[in-house]
Amino acid sequence: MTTTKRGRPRSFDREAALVQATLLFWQHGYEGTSISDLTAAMGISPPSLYAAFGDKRALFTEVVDRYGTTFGAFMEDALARERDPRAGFARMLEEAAVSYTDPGHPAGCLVISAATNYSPQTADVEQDLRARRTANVGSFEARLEDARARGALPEDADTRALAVYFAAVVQGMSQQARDGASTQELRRVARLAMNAWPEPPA
Amino acid sequence: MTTTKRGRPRSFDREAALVQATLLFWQHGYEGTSISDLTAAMGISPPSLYAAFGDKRALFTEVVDRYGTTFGAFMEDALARERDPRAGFARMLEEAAVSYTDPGHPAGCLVISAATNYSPQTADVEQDLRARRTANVGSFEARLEDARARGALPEDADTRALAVYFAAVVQGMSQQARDGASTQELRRVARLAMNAWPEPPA
DNA sequence: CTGATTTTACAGCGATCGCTAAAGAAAGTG
DNA sequence: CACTTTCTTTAGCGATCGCTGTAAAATCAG
Repeated sequence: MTTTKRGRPRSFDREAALVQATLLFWQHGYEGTSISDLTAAMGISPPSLYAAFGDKRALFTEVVDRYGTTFGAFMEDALARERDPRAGFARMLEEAAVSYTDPGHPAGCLVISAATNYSPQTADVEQDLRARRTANVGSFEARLEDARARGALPEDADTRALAVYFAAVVQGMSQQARDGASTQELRRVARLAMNAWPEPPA
Repeated sequence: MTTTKRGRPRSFDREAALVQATLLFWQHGYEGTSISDLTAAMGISPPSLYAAFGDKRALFTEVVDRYGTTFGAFMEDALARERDPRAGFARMLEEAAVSYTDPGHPAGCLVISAATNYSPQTADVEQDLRARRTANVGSFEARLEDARARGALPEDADTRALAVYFAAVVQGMSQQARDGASTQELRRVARLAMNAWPEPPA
């Protein structure tokens, strides 16, 4: 069943096509990327796209999911791999500065910028990305709560405010990157941002 | 010439129509707002809109210009009216927290969020708002340079990095507001953000 | 009043949107 | 070979996009 290969084989590389779709959505957003743009970049015709990926919405979801496990994976990785919570957030911001300005792909973060302007009929796409960002804030807060429980943050530290703050800084860095900020500028922003981290309870 | 009033008078309030257009563009962005949406909210027909405002692009420009002198005026006001530069930036962030979550209008900042996803044919609109944001960063930097010259910042303060940092924080706060953050949360973010301000040269 | 001027509502332009029916082309199966 | 399955291309669907031609309606000047 799973490996039966009957019928005419697909004549294009599905993964390569997905990468092209990712680059387009990343740069121009969901509504700013048309099926015509996608098929041109993928080198296929509309029916092939629909047969391989469903519809535009399903393709976008697949793109975003793949983005989270590749380009966007540095976030949770940085928080998880650094033992010291403060070092984890610092590393996350540093890596954001590098990733958001990588000339190998569009600037900024796809999840942050790909669906900010929603017309009524694409409100669900906007809501999807919003949920991912909200989950990210929650992830920050959980990590900060964990840090406090382990004594890496003062007992009275405002973990909720810190979580929203770090999310805002990351989103702001993404926007700045799209507006043309350099890697160096964003690295310095990342270091400035870490001044908000409270002193440990001594 | 200027006050000649010949012909049929306009049957709608141009200012009120402009406010309606502002609210729509603010919430749904440039591309997410159609002429049909606009005429419905304004209570007029397409020819009336085109006669009064030119085309969609001109209407949007007028909306953004008006936004800058009303809703968005708190930024330069805060920097200009506080004598102490640090107090000026702190006040700007505090007022952003309030304005971006004001239930009387859409969340966040129109200049920041109304044209982030640009399809090729609207790249000029995107570029227009981008220029306004870049000018804002430059304004921050000028104010910081002024602060350093007057001894309110250390001689070795990185004014460029601070300017990009504050711009990123403001943009992040706008995004967080659109994602549902509360006024209180953003106020606490504003206070945390001020920790990046360098100590005065003693 | 008549005539000139401007705005109005109605209808629809060409272009593009996301998407798909139809039929031919390329593979495996017998 | 014939048959089934799947992908391909061609062509175009209905809907919406920004925008406008046309003519009636409403005000002015004389």
